[in-house]
Amino acid sequence: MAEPKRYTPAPVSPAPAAGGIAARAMGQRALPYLADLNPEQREAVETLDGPVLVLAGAGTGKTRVLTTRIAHILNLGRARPQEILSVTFTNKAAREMKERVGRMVGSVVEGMPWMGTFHSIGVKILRRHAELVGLKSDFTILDVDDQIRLMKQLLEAEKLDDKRWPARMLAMLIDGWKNRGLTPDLVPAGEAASFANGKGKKLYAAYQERLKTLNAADFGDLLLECIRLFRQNPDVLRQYQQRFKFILVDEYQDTNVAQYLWLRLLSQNTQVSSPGRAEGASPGDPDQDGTVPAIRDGRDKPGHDSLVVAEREQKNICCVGDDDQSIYGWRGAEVDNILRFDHDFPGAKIIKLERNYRSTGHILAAASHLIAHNEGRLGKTLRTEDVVGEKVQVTGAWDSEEEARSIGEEIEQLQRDARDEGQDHPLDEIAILVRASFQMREFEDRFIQLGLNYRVIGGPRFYERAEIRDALAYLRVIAQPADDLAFERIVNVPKRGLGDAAVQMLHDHARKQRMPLAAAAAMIAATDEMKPKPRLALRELMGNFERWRKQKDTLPHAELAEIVLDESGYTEMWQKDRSADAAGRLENLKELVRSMQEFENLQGFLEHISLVMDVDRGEQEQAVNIMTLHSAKGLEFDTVFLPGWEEGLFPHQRSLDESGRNGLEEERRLAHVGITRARKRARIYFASNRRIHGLWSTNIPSRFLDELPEAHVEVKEPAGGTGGFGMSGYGPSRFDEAQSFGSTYTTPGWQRAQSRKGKGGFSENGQPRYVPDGVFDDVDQSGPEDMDAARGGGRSSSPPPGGGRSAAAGRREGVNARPKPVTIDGELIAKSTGATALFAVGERVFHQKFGNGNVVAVDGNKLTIAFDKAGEKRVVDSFVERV
DNA sequence: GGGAGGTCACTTTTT
DNA sequence: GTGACCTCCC
Repeated sequence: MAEPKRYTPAPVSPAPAAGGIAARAMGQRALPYLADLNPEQREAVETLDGPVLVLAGAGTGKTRVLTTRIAHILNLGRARPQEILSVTFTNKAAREMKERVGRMVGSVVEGMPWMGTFHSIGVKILRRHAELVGLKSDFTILDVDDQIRLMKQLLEAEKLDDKRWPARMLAMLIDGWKNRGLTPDLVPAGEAASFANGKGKKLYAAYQERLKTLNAADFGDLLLECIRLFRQNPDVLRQYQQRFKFILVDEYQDTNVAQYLWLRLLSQNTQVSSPGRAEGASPGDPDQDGTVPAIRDGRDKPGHDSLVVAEREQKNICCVGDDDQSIYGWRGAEVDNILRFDHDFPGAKIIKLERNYRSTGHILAAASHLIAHNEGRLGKTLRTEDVVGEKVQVTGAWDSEEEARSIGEEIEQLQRDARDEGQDHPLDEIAILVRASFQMREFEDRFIQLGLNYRVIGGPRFYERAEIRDALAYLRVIAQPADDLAFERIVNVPKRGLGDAAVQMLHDHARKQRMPLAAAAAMIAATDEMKPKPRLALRELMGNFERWRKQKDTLPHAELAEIVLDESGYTEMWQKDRSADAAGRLENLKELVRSMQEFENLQGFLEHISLVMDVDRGEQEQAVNIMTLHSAKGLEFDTVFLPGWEEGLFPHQRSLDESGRNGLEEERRLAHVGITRARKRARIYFASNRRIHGLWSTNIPSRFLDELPEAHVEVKEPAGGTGGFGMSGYGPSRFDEAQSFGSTYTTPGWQRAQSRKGKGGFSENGQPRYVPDGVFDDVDQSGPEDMDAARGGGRSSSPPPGGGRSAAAGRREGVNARPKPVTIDGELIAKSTGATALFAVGERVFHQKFGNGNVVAVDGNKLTIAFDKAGEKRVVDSFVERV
């Protein structure tokens, strides 16, 4: 890496360091971009020195502040483009930032290599110093799928029952540790014990070791290994600290501990001291020596205060975020990071942006009142100068179908109204934000019926589709012959007769010879170890790979991809497939090849996709947006529909069960995010009955509805029209009856919803049999027991009392006990070309399958042996032993 | 080795 | 209701 060179301060053309100050002195008056900012925004842009936290509520111009700040820094000459580190979470945000900065400063933005996601910047740093953390600079980045497969292998090696200790669980555990900045040696003993009787830590260490052999890193490593690199190499860290004159962080409330540590390392000025004391001589520092007692996470909680040495010069770090929009706690985000920013970065200036430029008065008021119910927050009060606008509507529907139906009608109504006024309510400006993705289907069904255009945002991502992953695996094997995971994925896809047994043989051999699977496969293919059928198949495959690898250098990579898909039989496999989605998959493959053309080479393409798991497919047509609340963060729409506000679904039961009050508060923040997406109209729905996992369940309205301020809310009847089956479709008597045994439901929400409606459409325990066409089958409702009986053939039911699942787990054990114990022979250092011959011509040997024989020829690791019974065969030396 | 049938679980999601 | 995954049997 030619990195050091690039550190030499090259003379900057227009504004060298001194000129920057001059420019600042005179620049104050005529900076047009500052004029458009409100005073708080302006302060956030102009406070360049020292740590700054910008608490930016929803719609207060957060991105604007960030981008203007960058432009300002550049304009004043306070730093050169390559001296600004600007991190975001998503690629989308990074792209957007680049675009907006570009609009302000022009092509200068192209000279900002350190603008990107945490992960992309992490990789960039890691590739430059890969050797220092035990990787090669061309390491592969594994995704979740690869991770899990790798862990499966490790669990198998440990002979752990994968039913009891699923790889998925281990992956989550390790991921969690990595999020918290914990390397294997730092994992607290207590936690490590929780998995597989204390093997958790060992497995984590083994996993890391495997990654190194595979020359691979997972997403967590991109940051964690960076941290390790910095801690163990203060000189490297110092290079970066000196380089980054300004650090900007977007969505700070979403950072996890690892990201926090990473930022803190970079944002300090370290004196070069003894190695291993990267962060200076602070006693409580959890360094690689791991001497800190009671570490709960990689963050140095114990000695935290002593760590932040006041004298130490603090970098110019500016974090922008909103504690009220922290909704990713479940994947490791630490709201704490933002809540104690001034603690972590002493002397920090905190600037609140509270002027909202997005929503009308009622909407903002509703959102603000709701979020005020949270205790763990820094507290902001959003205000707007916009009109009061429409009140937030709350509508109760009988069931989720009615909910979808009335939302569909309201959308049509909105469009009619707009048309009457000679305007247009673009479908793009309408969003339906759901808590859980299963809710989406009902809307899709309904909109298809109505012929209403919609798009689902955030469905299965392009690169996660099986066919794409398969295709990529082929390309990975070509580009990276050591990529075992990719090889394993496609060795028998399409089916070519290389099943478990064959793969097992390859594995054994690879392990014995300490070589990548593909190399082992090539070797075995050249021998007679396998039965003729798989042998031929393997030979063909390996021959193909050899050829493709040669073509890699001569053909454009997109063309190569086409050839590979064709010649491997992969395309054919889907062409023959009769399932409904086969055509779509072929279409996706075409799209993949097309998208490859945008990249310079195969390497570049593979790098891109491992980091950027999305593909921009320009959609022109207007459509209603359906997405989860989570994926709506950062977006805004004129009209927002928020269905499914019921206890159990929103707030989600699981969130409450698992994280208690914190869980509830995060759900509430999610609700707040939902409402604040709306510019002009926010419409909330709840359905009394909803089918979840195939069973009907009856729900009470969400407690969040009670937390909305009455003055800003209007309670509505569901839009009628179709079939006249609204809230009034059944008489009060039935409601009373239901109520009589729904006595446990006395929550405020329930009561209020009831009184407001006068004739609420929900029976709590009543379990009416509901037949889809809107007719009630008024069955006996004498009690739950009878209900269960009545349920028999009916479609409506509640979960069986006892939980009903008879778990017959544990009946299986001992997964594939392999026949021969694998002895890893220390001397067997067969490198890929393996020149060390272990046998000599004439030696008498024994082979499991072919019996005894004499070596007649030696060719590296391959032996030709004249077997007494089986005749002359070519075999690999590790399969035979001397007699 | 591969297809057919049974069992289980099932919030949110980026990189 | 449904998809993913596992097991069994040919």
